[in-house]
Amino acid sequence: MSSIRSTKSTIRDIASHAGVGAGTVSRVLNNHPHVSDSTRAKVLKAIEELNYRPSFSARQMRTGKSQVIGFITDEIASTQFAVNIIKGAQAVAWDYGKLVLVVNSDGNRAIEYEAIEMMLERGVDGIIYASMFHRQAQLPDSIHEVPAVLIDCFLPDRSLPSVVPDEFGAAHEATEILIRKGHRRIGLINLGGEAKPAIEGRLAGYTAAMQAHGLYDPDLIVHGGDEGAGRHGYASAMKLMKLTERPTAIFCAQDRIAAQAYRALHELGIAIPNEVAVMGFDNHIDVATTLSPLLSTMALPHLEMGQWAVEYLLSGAGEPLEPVQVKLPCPYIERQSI
Amino acid sequence: MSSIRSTKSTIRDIASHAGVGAGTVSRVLNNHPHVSDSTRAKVLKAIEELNYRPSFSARQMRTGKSQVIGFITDEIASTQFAVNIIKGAQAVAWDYGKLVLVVNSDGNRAIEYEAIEMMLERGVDGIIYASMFHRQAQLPDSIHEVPAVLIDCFLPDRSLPSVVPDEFGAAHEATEILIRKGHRRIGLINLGGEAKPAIEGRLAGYTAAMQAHGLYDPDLIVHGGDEGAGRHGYASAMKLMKLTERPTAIFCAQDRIAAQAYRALHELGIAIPNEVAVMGFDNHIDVATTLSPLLSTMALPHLEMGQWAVEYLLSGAGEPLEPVQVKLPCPYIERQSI
DNA sequence: TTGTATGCGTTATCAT
DNA sequence: ATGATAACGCATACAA
Repeated sequence: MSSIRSTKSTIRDIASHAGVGAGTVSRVLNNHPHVSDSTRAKVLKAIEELNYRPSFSARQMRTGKSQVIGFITDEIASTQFAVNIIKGAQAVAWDYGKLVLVVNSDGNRAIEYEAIEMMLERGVDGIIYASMFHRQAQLPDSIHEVPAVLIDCFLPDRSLPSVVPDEFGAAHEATEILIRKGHRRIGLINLGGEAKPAIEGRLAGYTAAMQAHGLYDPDLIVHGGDEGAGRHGYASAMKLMKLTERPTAIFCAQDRIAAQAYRALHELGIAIPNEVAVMGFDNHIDVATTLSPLLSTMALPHLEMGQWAVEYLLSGAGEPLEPVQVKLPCPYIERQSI
Repeated sequence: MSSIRSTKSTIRDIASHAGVGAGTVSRVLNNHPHVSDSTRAKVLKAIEELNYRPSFSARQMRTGKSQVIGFITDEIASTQFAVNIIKGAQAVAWDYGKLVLVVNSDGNRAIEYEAIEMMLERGVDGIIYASMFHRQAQLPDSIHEVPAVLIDCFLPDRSLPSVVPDEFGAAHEATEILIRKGHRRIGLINLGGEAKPAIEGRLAGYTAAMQAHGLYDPDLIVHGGDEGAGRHGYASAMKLMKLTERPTAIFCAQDRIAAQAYRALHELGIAIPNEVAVMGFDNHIDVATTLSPLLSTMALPHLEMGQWAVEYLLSGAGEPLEPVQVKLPCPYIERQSI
């Protein structure tokens, strides 16, 4: 439709077009209080006519703020359901009028360090570092040159604010839910691998609940192997079912473990949830809603952690961020397996 | 360890520190040919000592290039396995020394338009728009102000280059594979919903292969419903199995459909793959590798599309991009269900 | 209320 | 080979 407006107009072009000074244009652009309605209208009209678009790089040079935040993650792909962290972070940033620079490191520390360097060069207003599973992180000193928040991980010296799932509370609640349903013999198939805080937190939460009700029995606990993807779930469930006093409920510390447990129970001809109830953990949507019966599980608050991180990052109005360590609750998702 | 270097040094600071002119520093920074080794060394040393870090916003003001590319996607979450598109795009951008600005629109067109506007304000070097399923897209005119590439979708007027999966070829090959295994009666459970190109392409590929071998029979085709998530797979498989001349293989146009078909076959006591082979589509990793037996399927080239898009975007050395329409092959992933 | 001038950190042009 | 200087587009301090 329109002609050749190659989007090249500057603040001065619209100034002369509107017959005002450059400063005035800047003022209306930034909604300054002291500018008459008539001139504001003229300027707005000129902006419209010349198809003006402000240059954020120029603006950044003056103000020092880029309106961009950096987001670094270690393994965006391995636990794909965790993209909700990014989604939550980006959505909140958007509400603040900011855009998000995303880099996936694939767990390569050199890339993470360089990513931080590149973001600093771009003058990001803040950086968020997200791990895809709860663990301790290691970051370069330069991270402290800008406001930063950690998701699903923490620094050895706790010098940065972080938000993680409340593993203990979630496991405790999951166990309580099962107990409330009348179960006395509740097995736990824990996860393996390097997610220490998750492994220990979930075990502790389960243990505390069981002990509080005088139900604790170490035979009911199966520790995870390192095969990954919950592949030990099958053998673990089999083992649990061979107990003389076999459990009437199994708490799987991961939905993928639950999927394998389902398979074992199925082969044994044991009905879920009538003979044995199964509780998952993660709310790994592709797994939980593909299983039959649908899996009841504790949801990891991915979206919420992403939101919290950006919210906290941006709330700090430039002040140095208090290095709080926040634990977010994991809601129980009731479906059909309990 | 070091003192109070608050990372504030500019090109001039290091110039005076090294006892040279500002221009010289810029030259070594950009690897210009005509600079003596001795001065280069001095400058490098000063850079090191003052912990200098270039300002990309200042650089962008001069050069006009931001070294950033924008990535807009409609539904990052609904088909979460498609994050590989982002992963592939970001990885290639990284290799080019560029960072990626990501915004998820949740399918909201207003957000998409505004995102493009914001990216233009930030002077991105290019924009990639990715749909999470193969369809026609609608974008504002302003998208043409910068190099742009489409993923998994296309514009009505084909004015932008795009990369999509070769739906026809993939379905054709999937069917051929089944035929080669000796199957004559091959059922197709197609998908429902609004992914027109995928629905039609897969149907056409299947049909072409069946006809080429004189195996075509419309009774073998079940069209998908709109329940989503492949939930019609169960009923469709049941229907197929009730045929007088029932199929010995089922081609499911989506892994989630296959998951439901598994359930149906299971209930019917039909063994996979011995009595009925099952071919999936998507290589939806959480589904395909959770099922038992593991699902053989056609993989959507998500990662490759992301890579291709950025590669093509950046290859154009500033020249306007030729609006080619590329179809990428979908590799067959052999597992246990065939 | 509004116009003018200055400087943010670079790169590029022009001397030398 | 290298140093001085202008200009990129904007926000702000200062003047009017």
